Amino acid sequence: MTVNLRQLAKLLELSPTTVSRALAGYSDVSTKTRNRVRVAAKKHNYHPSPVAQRLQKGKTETIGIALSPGQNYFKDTFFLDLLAGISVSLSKVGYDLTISVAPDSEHEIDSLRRMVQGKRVDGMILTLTKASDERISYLLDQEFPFVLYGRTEDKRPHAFLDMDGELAFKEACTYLTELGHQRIALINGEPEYMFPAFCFDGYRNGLKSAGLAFDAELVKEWRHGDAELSSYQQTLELMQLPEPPSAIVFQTEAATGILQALQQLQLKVGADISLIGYDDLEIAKTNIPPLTTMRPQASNAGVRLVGILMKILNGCSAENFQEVWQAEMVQRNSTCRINKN
Amino acid sequence: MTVNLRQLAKLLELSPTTVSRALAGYSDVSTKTRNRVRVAAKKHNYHPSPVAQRLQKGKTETIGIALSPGQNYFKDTFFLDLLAGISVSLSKVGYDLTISVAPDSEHEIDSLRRMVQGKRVDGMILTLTKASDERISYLLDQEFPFVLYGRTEDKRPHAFLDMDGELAFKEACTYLTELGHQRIALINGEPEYMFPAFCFDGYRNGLKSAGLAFDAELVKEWRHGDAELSSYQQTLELMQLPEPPSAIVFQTEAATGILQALQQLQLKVGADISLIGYDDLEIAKTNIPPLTTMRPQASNAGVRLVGILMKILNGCSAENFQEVWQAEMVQRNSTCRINKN
DNA sequence: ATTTTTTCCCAAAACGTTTTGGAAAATAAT
DNA sequence: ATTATTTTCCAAAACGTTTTGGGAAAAAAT
Repeated sequence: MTVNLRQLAKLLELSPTTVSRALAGYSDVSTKTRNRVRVAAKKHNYHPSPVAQRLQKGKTETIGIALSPGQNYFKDTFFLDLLAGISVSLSKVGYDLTISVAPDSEHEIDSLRRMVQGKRVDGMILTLTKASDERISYLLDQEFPFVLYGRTEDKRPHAFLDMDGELAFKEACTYLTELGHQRIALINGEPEYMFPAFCFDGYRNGLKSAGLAFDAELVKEWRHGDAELSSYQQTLELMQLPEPPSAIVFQTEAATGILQALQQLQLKVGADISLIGYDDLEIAKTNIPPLTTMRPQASNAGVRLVGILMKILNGCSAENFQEVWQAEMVQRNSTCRINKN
Repeated sequence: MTVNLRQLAKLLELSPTTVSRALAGYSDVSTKTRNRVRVAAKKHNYHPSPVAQRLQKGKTETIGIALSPGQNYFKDTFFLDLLAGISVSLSKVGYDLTISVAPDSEHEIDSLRRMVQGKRVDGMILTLTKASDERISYLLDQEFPFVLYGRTEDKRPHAFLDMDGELAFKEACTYLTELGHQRIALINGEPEYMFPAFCFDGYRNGLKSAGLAFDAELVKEWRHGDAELSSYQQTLELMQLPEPPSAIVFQTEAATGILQALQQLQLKVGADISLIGYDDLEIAKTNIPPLTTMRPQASNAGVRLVGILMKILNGCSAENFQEVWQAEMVQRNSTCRINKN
């Protein structure tokens, strides 16, 4: 059924070379035959075999993402918006996206290795980066093209795009202090990951520049993949302190747990307690009251990641692409001036 | 750096043929040289190029999933568990998974065509099937191997694995009637999709076999991608009826909206109103009170889908694989005997 | 009427495997 | 010592492209 180059060439009484070059638009084939070839190609529904092209060109026109299911990547709808941005913009440049989910985090590096040394992909996108991340050092060692969504401590030149978590949490704290809040709690992710570490810094700086003392009692950390339950318990603990917080900042991922704890304690969000989440997930928009959040541009980021990776694959050097984007604050009804009793 | 077959053969002073066959474990190479080859392959870190293998074998050892972002696939954590099951079990058999997200649902068929006629994948997995689904008729026309997660109305032989939504909703209704409920509402997905249609049937049959009349007022449908907001409004509408329901059955995807509406109305879940959701999503477990649900086995289903597809790729005929799995009821605290006033 | 240039086309090699169809060498049977 | 059989290996073809390095014909310049 499907016709290949040789067969098409025979039909046209031309050489495969000429047909190939005609379709590729080279100028050394006359416009007349070029058109003839194009018409015939369309008529016979000819499409060059991607596999054969890959072998010949030495490029797979495929990029990869390696995931670990234990990390609950998929519960984070931000990541999924990101994935949509990546996939759509990849298909626009004719690339495929292959995703590999490692059975567990120990095998994460194996599945990366499989992609890289099997030359199954031309480049990789990595997310959920750690401060010290063996995947990143592996890719750097191999000089394999990649771009990070997030940052890492490895100082060798590499490309990344990250949100400014530090600034976001600083701004959130500043905003809250301007509303009069003095006791602001942080419910954070694991500091092993890069992003929560930045969030913590921002939180601390925000308090500091408002002249507030740092109180370790007001900082909680949940473990990855356990945001919901931990944050529920941690919120209860926070509110049982002798001097409970009047505001909480957190990653919106953990919102459900926090909201449930507050509900159980009969505390009114946006009145008794103020909340600011990072990531403008669905729940933030639909919760009653809707939550004030810091909003990153997820699918834009996906598009940009692909843009960066394409440039790197075209020979641009990776250290030219190190971008930190700002999240914008979306003010809704979960924040209010402090209620002086 | 990376050594290829020819180079490895030269190092061993053997022909590429022999090296290839040694590595593949053929018996027409002596155990002695087979071992010699294996040692050398390990030593020089030789891995056959997947691309070259694909060209030669005519198989890509890749399977594909085509998605449409507008459909909010990714908000459904069930689908994501499914994806994890698929990916992990695919990697066990050495296959890659490529996912393509179409820019919108009009282009869904294009991205499918791209995979199929480009021979980018050996088989496809389709989800979110419609009663009349052009993707499915395309694949059947092309005689391209695929397996559905879900069902469709096309009668031509094909493989599918689906959950028995009809039975699940029937059981849910039966259970509720046994608890004394007489007014049971259904908040459903769009009946254009196959699954909600089955759910509706089950709901209707469940009422019927309990001797309850069907009341169209008690059935609501939200649009795909809008579960949260619609179900919120629809719950409010339901409860404002002259005779409001004492129980609601629904897809857990819509739980957030329903719960918020009930909370706003100051109705106690598990006391004033009973809820049963289909899909045991995170929210069902962590909500207070935790929700009674019908639980399908997501990642098992993913594993099985891959198993089925592999058999089809090995020549088994697709009509042998038509499976409908039961969901199990998980009783928690969102259901109670009806409160007679 | 030559020579030079331009236009248009193509044969062959290459990408890295696997499979096919023997052939040589070693072993067994006569 | 032959012949038959088994063991072990390999050359060549094939998978479907693109690129390289010309070469013949046509057009332009002399």
